[in-house]
Amino acid sequence: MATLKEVAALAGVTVTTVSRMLNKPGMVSPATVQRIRQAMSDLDYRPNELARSLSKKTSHFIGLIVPSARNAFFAKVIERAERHITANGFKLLLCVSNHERKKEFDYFSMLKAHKVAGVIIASHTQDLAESVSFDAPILSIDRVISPHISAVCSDNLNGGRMAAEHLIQKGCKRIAYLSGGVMLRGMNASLRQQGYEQVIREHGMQPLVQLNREDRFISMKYEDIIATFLSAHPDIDGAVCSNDILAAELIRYALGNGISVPGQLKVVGYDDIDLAALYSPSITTIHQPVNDICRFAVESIIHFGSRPLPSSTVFPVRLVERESTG
Amino acid sequence: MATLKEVAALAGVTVTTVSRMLNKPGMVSPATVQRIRQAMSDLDYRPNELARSLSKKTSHFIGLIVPSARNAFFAKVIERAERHITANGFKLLLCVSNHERKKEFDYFSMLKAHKVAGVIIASHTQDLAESVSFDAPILSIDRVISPHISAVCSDNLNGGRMAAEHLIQKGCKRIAYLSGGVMLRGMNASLRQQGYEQVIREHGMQPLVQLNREDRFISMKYEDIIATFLSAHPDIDGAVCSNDILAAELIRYALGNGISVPGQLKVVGYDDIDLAALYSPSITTIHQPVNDICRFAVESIIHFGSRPLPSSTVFPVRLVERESTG
DNA sequence: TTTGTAATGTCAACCGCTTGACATTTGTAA
DNA sequence: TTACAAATGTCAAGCGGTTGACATTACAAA
Repeated sequence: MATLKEVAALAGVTVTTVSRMLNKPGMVSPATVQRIRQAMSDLDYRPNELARSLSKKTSHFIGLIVPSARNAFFAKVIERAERHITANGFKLLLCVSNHERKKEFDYFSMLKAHKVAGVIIASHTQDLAESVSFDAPILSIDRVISPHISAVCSDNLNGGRMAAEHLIQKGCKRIAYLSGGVMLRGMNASLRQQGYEQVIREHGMQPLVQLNREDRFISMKYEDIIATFLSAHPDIDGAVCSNDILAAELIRYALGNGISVPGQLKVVGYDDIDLAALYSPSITTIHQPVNDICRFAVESIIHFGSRPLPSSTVFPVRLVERESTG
Repeated sequence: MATLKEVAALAGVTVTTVSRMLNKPGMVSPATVQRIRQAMSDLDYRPNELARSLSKKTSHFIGLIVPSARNAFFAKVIERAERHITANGFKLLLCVSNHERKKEFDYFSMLKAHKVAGVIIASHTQDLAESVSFDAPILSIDRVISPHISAVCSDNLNGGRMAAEHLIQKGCKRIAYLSGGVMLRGMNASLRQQGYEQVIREHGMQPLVQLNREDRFISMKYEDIIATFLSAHPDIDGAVCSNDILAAELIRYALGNGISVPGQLKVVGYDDIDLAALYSPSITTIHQPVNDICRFAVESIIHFGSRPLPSSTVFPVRLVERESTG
């Protein structure tokens, strides 16, 4: 591959001029720019990004750490983050932590070694913040992991409220809250639960909560818990689930056991992943503004330095009504 | 961040020695290695990967180009690829092309500028091969895009055959094939169709195929096509779908229109994405060996140079029987 | 003509690490 | 002792671009 030097030689200018054209817009005359452009295309030149980054001491990489790439919610996060990263001329370095703390640390170290412009973390390690020194900005999405790390989330409290209110409005008398994993979602998902509890209490009812120790991202893992829970509480006619997969599992279990949905049991999911619309019956859910969250996180990193990082940013959610609460 | 030089100074050796320790295992005495290790950890040192790659003229990046990150099949590809890439000390540079040819080209150019060790492409541009010059290996997964590009696929012909055979064995008399997009899957998905047709003909039946111009990755997009097709062919009692989402849509439509599944209509999907097990009824499908494919692709890149690249590699598929054909 | 300014050129150091060539030191086997 | 090998050191160029400091050139305005 051609180098800057060769381009300069072919265009009859010096490397300095070529470099200036690349880095200081407006400093080089249009005529010269034209000549250099020609030389570049003749040689099929692309600046070596490694050299460039080395020299500038910062790359155009943005690291994204997610616990899973396969889970639909995070897949959406990846999709959106990639879109905004690329749209701004940056590149995505994807890291899948699988919830392993060690992996998260290793990824951080790796990202540091690559002089990334910033990192977006959608994984959960609480103590990461304290132990990692990083000159680049770190953004946490969907959960608050440290007072020192800027968080960008959706309005979980309200999401929980909306879900519960919707079920009440639909006539449910006994509404449960099923969570797919307290540990994982950390402080934020518990806000959803709080929202649910607030509303239930405001209507003079008793909250009924079933928490699972850890999130089981992939399908078919909640079945046993659901079975136990439903048989212990046969009077439930409404359920708020902390994610859509859990909701789907619940519906699946109900249908398989002679409980009609939404007839006897109405279900609200959370996240609004593609599955929610596709399921039969389609699932009413709380739509997370993944796109807004990702755009904000990416742009915060890109404009870091000229703009301060807010310690936390919250985007609104909305309820999408579908068949499961019809 | 500390540099090699500082580490060397602290350890009382020269940069050459430190570099040797890093790059030529066994060349430095254990005692010295120990001293250097100590210095490194004292300084919290991590070699600057950019400098390293620049010097070596190759990075440890592997580019992965997928059309979508959100589609469950590709999400699985991403997950598996990432796993094998990281397990080997490489890093994933994720590129989402959204089926846009220009983006694919741009990504290639970008990857080249980063001196990636290789690229795995799960996207479809046929002419990419001819127009891109690349010194690093390129692996195409799940489709053959050029005789010059090594392809690693699953046994699509057999997959199509197995699906059709399964339905016949279950007693279906009129079996259709629904495809989610000819263009996209290219030569390989049409192999699935061929497999289906072979089996149908071998049993003295007539193939009935419904193709869609383009893949609609995200849910809820096939509905109109399905409606038209099913009402034009009310006698269908079995369907082979070219992907699980299409299968889910079909089931959803059938259930919503008084057609029982699997009672009146048996459905086989393709890919075995998580959704297949989660759906109600769960979906019988052809399991794609995504893990094997990804592992092979990644290792081919990593060992490129010492091992030749096969022009094509095919892994077997298997049928996973679930409720939709019960 | 003088002067100012925009456009380039010249030179060279620097980013942090790698590596080849060759010299030196030290321990060990002959 | 001698000699060889292993372990390090020394030196310096190179990877490809960036950038600051200054010098030069050319053209336009005063």
